[in-house]
Amino acid sequence: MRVTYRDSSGRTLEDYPRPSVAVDTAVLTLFESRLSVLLTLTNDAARGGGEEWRLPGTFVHPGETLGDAALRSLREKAGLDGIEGLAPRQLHVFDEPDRDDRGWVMSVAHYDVVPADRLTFTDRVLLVSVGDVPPLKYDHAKIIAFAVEALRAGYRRAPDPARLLESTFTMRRLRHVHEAVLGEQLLPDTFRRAMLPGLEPAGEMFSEGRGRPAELYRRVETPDRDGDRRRGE
Amino acid sequence: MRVTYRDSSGRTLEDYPRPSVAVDTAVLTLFESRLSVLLTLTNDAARGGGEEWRLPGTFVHPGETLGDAALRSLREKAGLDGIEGLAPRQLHVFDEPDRDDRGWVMSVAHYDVVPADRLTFTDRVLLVSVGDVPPLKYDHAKIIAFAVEALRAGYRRAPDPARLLESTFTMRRLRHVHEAVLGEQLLPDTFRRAMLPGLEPAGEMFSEGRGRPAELYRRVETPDRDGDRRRGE
DNA sequence: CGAATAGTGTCTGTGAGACAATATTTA
DNA sequence: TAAATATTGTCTCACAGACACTATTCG
Repeated sequence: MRVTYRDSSGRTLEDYPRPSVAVDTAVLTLFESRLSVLLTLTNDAARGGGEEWRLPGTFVHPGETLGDAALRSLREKAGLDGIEGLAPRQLHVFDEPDRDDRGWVMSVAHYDVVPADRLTFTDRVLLVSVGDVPPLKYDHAKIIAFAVEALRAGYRRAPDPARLLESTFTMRRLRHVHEAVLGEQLLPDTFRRAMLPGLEPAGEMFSEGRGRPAELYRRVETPDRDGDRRRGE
Repeated sequence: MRVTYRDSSGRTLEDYPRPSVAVDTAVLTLFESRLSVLLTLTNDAARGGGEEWRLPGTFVHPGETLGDAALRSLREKAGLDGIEGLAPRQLHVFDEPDRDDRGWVMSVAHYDVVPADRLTFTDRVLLVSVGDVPPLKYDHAKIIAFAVEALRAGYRRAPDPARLLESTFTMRRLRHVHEAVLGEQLLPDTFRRAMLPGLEPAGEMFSEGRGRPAELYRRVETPDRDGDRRRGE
């Protein structure tokens, strides 16, 4: 039998003031060769204010982890239904007591990465290049900056850590993905030599239009250094 | 006049279940040339259970930031009164719904670094080498591992980012601090050349016992890369 | 063949690691 | 002078950047 906890004053945890805890998630993807982020329309805007955009978010429910809540918000607010491999990662807790005029609300910022072809678009969802983000509610512009920096750190060290590509790919495709994520051009030969230690040949060739066919590669599985450090549990 | 927020169902934020939010802080220091962490005795132990240690922590109060709460817990639980320069940094939110048997409690892990000579010891406080931590409550062993890794990352890149040393110091003292933090020996000449770009000569010499006197150095202020990335606001 | 793409050879500069030499002080 | 510590010289190795060359395919 479970007994309700009481502290030395005989009070339970619920007798003390508690904040509301929200999660907000920057979903990054490649769209038209640009690193882009998914935004949703605020409810406020639906109620008559001007158009206002934000990251998908929600309040955490009892029995749910922050990651669960982030996934739920992506399903409910951003139409990311049935997408496998989503695993939102924590970035930072925004905790200024007066950051939300509805009351005491903390937000745990997350980010995740998903190939654009798995997204479905509605009129309440917008994909914009991270270099061209409109004014957003709350600290959401800051969250995007954190997410982009975390993602880029991974792509500077290893081939496609967020798995934007299929299981096999040519060096050219891999380079194009890295160029889009990093927002800069890369030298083919230098890039090749930097990435080879994290790749293994798939044993097949791939030809696309003119030119010599390219070898197909596969990521060498490195449970570590996968984008960025895993934070256990 | 401030109006209480009500959502589309006419409910306020307080009408929904909310978690208790705690902070727990790993205070790291150098003690007897070892990277050490400060532990406190649990209240449970005071009530008769066996001795049990934990990181200092507390619940967040209204109107307070997480950093404020962490500082308060260090004052109240660990006797770190009137220590300047404390600025706990967020590490991770531990959010498993059943991690605390008192109820729904999230913990935002923090860490901070402080020179050992500013600590005062009581019989409810213990300083142990991070390689020799006893079993702890909750996820606190994991928090220490995160904190140590974050600190070491800083010390691999820059001279004494946590400012364990006074404003000026010799290369030898700096190296000893880095060796203690990293837990490994460093070659004097290689270390010197790695750190010089982040230092400037203070213009004075320092002599200690035999041997040629050493130049005193000062950290070059680099608001960036200061231990680890600052997370705005 | 010429254009286009894939992949390799190789030169150069930079920097870490390591060892040795020089410099300056005290016992 | 010998020992101890500080500082610099320099050799080697590895690797990133850059450019040029070879290889393979299509039109």
